Amino acid sequence: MTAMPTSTLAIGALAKRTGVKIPTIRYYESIGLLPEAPRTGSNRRSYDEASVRRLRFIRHARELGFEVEAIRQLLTLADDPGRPCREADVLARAHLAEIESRITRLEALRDEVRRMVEGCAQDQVRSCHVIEVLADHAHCLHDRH
Amino acid sequence: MTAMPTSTLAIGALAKRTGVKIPTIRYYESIGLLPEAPRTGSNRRSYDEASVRRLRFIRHARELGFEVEAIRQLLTLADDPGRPCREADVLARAHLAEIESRITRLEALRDEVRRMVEGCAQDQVRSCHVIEVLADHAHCLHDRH
DNA sequence: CTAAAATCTCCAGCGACTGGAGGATCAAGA
DNA sequence: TCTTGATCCTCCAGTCGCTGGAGATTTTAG
Repeated sequence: MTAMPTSTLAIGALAKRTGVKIPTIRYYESIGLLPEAPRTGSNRRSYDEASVRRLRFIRHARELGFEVEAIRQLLTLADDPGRPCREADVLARAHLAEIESRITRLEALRDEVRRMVEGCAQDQVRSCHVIEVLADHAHCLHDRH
Repeated sequence: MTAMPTSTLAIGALAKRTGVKIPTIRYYESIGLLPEAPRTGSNRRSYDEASVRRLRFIRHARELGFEVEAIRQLLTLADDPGRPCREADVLARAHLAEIESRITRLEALRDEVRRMVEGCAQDQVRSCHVIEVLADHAHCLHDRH
């Protein structure tokens, strides 16, 4: 005698549809990133398509490296579509800069490790530049650190 | 009557020179990433230039997202420059693969975030692509997520 | 009807720090 | 010389973003 409004999802189904683990979904609810899910008569959480979208939003943002606090802000914005989006833009741009910086630094490191691996064919690690790259500030392309 | 060998650094000085916070330095020592620092008569840790290099190494590797375990391996490599090629080669190649994978993933993320930012009309959230991209899976260029 | 699967809550732990409490020690100025 | 403030010590608890186990219940498939 379960009331089935349209089609509700159990937490496991939501997990499968979004790729977010069950404990993580509960965790998101506990920190208020997801609203408290309505419960069935036997106290199980039930979700709908809106939940899927919201959770995908969160997952996607996490994959993009956004911190939970940033996501919270983004969600607030998303929940209020009449608001100016400058805030979201600033958030995203800051993140973009960080990603680009990481790529550049990783590319420098990759080149050095590559050189090491190639040099390693006959030589020994003593010709390794990796340690220098990591240890020596001067090797950095950026001045943020 | 403190014995001053050449020039030793107190933990605070090391922190300033490397940009690593004092508690973090102690933490690194506690997990064995840094060797136990020699102590002065009054039980204070003292460091030298080698410590500076090692700690900078760790810091840079961490900034690039390497886990402590990976750094531990890289340090082992660095500590043993005469090490036979084969061993070092395997280690280095594994790290190279990891770096390359990381670059690829970051580039994908960069493209997405870039498209979000560029699509943002600076107007209202209803026309803001940041929200859309994050909310809607279909906006992704890549299928990994 | 029963056994397996899914769910619930609570709680503990992870990695990698971060910071506070409470106490010792050092460096410099009056 | 004294004293004040900065720095250091250890220990321990908290942070973030999960992750998984224990033990109890409930649903579902055969």
